[in-house]
Amino acid sequence: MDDLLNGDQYELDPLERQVVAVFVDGVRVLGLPRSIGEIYGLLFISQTALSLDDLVQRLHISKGSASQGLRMLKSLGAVREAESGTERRTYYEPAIELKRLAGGFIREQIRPHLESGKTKISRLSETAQDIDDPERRKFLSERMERLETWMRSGGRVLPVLQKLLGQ
Amino acid sequence: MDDLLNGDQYELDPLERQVVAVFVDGVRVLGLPRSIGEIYGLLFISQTALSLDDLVQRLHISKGSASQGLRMLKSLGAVREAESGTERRTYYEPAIELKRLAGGFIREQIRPHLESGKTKISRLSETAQDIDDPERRKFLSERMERLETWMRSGGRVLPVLQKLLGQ
DNA sequence: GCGAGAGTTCAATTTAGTTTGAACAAACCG
DNA sequence: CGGTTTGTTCAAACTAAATTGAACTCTCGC
Repeated sequence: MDDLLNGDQYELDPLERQVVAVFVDGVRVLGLPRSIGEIYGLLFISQTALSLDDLVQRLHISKGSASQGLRMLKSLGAVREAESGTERRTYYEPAIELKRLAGGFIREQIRPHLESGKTKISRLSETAQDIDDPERRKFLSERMERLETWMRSGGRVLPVLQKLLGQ
Repeated sequence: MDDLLNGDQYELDPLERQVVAVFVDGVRVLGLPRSIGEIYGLLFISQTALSLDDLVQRLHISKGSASQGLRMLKSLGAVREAESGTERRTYYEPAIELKRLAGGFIREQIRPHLESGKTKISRLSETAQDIDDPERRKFLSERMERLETWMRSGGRVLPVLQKLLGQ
């Protein structure tokens, strides 16, 4: 596992470990992979911006994971590249405004599902019109209408959510 | 796979299959297992209440899955037992009010995480007070305060969400 | 142009979480 | 009671998804 004689600067200290654990837990609720939580968590408690290599070494994850994790976090707007002056290597820092985080999550993870759901449902709705048995047809129409109402509610709620989180 | 000569009443027709697929997809977004989506989806488009055995036969899932799935759906308030008159076997029907569904999900899946998160964070917050380096301590205090603010926002948003979905 | 460093990609592996199914319990009934 | 039907439990098997790491590309400095 860990080096027997280390004392190097790379191990996480207990506090860092716990904070990372909180974020790992947090992102699991959102259905995101563990590594995302680890990376964001470490950036969140780091006073300085960190490079991909820092993440690899301190979290003991592979370069592949770190690269993919950072890509997703960037797409969520949860991390940004820091001004690295003359350095070639890029350093990352976390976005810590809840508004931004929630906005990114909604945009990237929720909206797309909501949209594709709407589409599938309206297709189904049409298909349901072609059912022969009138009673069955009526029932299905009602249910499809219900589904469409759900989707509309979802669409209406998201902006409110964003507004509430962005104070 | 399927029986070659079947024509029995148990296979899902194409419309049913598609509706089930929509729900399978829907619950995955929520981080719930596929079988939950299958079961709820089938109940949602069924005109009559269904028994555990109906679900097993029509969805080709095991009794174990059906039993566990129904348990979770009941705990979420997403299905209820139908009045089954003199029958021994119990039949299930879906709750279709979005308010109820969202409420159950929030109560069972979100609140517990939020609560445990709050607890862990306030413990961390205390630990952070004991850091020796004053600059580090200040930084950590700020970040912990930030986390606590997030949690408070979360707590404030949920009731609003429920209210918005319940009309 | 060449070598070294930084980062990406993706097939193979590992892991976490779901599903299965056989054994069990509980309720009913002759 | 003994048998049948209904539903639950849980260890083992399976599967989907995350992670790894080796091969690759790109860019920079010399």
